Amino acid sequence: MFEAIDRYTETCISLTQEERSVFHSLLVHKSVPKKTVLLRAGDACDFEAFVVKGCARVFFINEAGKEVDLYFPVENWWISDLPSFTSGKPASLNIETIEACELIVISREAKAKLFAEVPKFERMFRLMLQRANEELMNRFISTVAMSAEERYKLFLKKYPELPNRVPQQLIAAYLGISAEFLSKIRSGKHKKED
Amino acid sequence: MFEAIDRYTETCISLTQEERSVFHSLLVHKSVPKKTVLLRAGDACDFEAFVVKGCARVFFINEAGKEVDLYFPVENWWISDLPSFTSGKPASLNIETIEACELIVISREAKAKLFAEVPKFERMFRLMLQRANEELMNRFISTVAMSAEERYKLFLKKYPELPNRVPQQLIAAYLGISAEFLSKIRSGKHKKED
DNA sequence: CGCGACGTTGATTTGCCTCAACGATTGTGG
DNA sequence: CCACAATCGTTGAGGCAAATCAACGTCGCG
Repeated sequence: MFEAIDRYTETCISLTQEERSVFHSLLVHKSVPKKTVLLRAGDACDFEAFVVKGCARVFFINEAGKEVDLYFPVENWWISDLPSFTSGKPASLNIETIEACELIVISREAKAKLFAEVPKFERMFRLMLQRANEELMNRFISTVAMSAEERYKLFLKKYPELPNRVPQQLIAAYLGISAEFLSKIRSGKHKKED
Repeated sequence: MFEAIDRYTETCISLTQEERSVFHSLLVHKSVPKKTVLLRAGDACDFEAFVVKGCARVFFINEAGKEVDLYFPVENWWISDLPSFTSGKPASLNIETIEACELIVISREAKAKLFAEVPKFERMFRLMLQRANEELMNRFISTVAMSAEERYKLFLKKYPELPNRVPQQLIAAYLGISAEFLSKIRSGKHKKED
C-alpha cells in the first residue's frame, strides 16, 4: 500500500523500520474518481497528498474568471496549497482530479506529529520544497522569456505523456494561452504565410 | 555583526547560546561594492548569502540575450542559486549587486556542518523555502493573470522603496516588459486617447 | 566638457486574444 | 443501439496590448 511513497522517501532520507512505522501510521490511503474537487479556493486546505496513481490539475481563477493551470500532478508528485495548509488561511488554489486517483494523504496534525517524532522528515520536506522551487522557477522563466510556441514544444519535451492524459484546453491554460491559439500552433497556422 | 541574521533566525526557530555560537562560527561577513558580480550563470554557485545591507539583482539571460530579473534582494533576503549550490552543477542565474552590500555568507560545507551539528536549522531552511515558494507562486500568478500596468502598480505597492534603489530598466526586466513600455505606462501614454 | 547610461516619445509591427461559427468525438438516456 | 447533447478541438476575421525600431532629451561623472 505504501510502496510508492516509501520509494519516494528513500530518495531523500533513510529510515529505520520503526521510523517507517510511525510514518505509515500517520498516513491515510484514499481513492477518488475523476473530476473530483479536492480543494476549492477560499476553503482551508487541510491536507498534503502524494499521488500514487492518476493525474490532477492545480489551478487558480483570476478576477476575470479565467483559469490558469499551475501544474498537472501525476505519479510521485505532491499536491497541496501549502500556504493555506500551513497557516489555515483560505486557499487561493483549486485542485481537481483529471483521472481517477489513488492518493496518500497527511493531515496538518499528522505532519506536525511526524516532525516531532521523526525530525528527519524536516529534511525530506525541505528537499521537496527545493525541488518544487526549482521547477517553479524554470516555469516562471520560460513563461516570461519564451514565445507560446516554444513553451508548447518545451512542454511536449518535458512531459511527453501528458497530452494523452490532459485535455488540450487545460494545456492551453497551463501555457497561459487561449485554447484557440494552441490549436493554431499545433497546425502551424499561427505563422504568417510566405 | 550578526544581529540582523540573529533577528531573522528568531522568526523561525529558537536557539540556545551554544547553538548560536556554532552558527556564528560557520558564517563569514563580507562587504562588496556596487556592480559586483556575485555569480555568473555557468559557474557553480558556492554560497548562500543573507543581505544585511544593500540591494542586488538576481536575473536570468535567455538565448535571445534578453535579461529577466527574478527578484531584487534587499535587507533580510537570502540570495543563491539553490539548485547549483546544492548539486554543484552550473548555475542558471546571475547575481549582481546594485548597491554596495554587506552580506553574511555560508558555504556548502558550512551549511552541511550546520545541519549535522544543529538539526534545528533544517526547519529554518525549510521555512525559508516555504516563504520563497509562496512569493514565487504569487509572482507567477500575477505575471500570467495581470496586465503590465496592473503588475507595475502591484510592484509599487509591494516594494514602495525599490523604485528609488533600482534603475527603471531593471524594473521593466522584472515586470517582463520593455523599458519603453514601462516609460509609457508611467506617463499614461499607453492608453488610447479619447 | 563630452561621453555613456538612463529615460522618453512616436511610428510601425506583431503575437496573441476575442468572438463566432463550425466539425468531430464522446457519452448518455430513451 | 441509436439520437442527441455535451464536450472538445478547429478555423477565420478583426482587434488590442505590448514589442521593436529609431530618434531625441537629460543627467551624472571621468
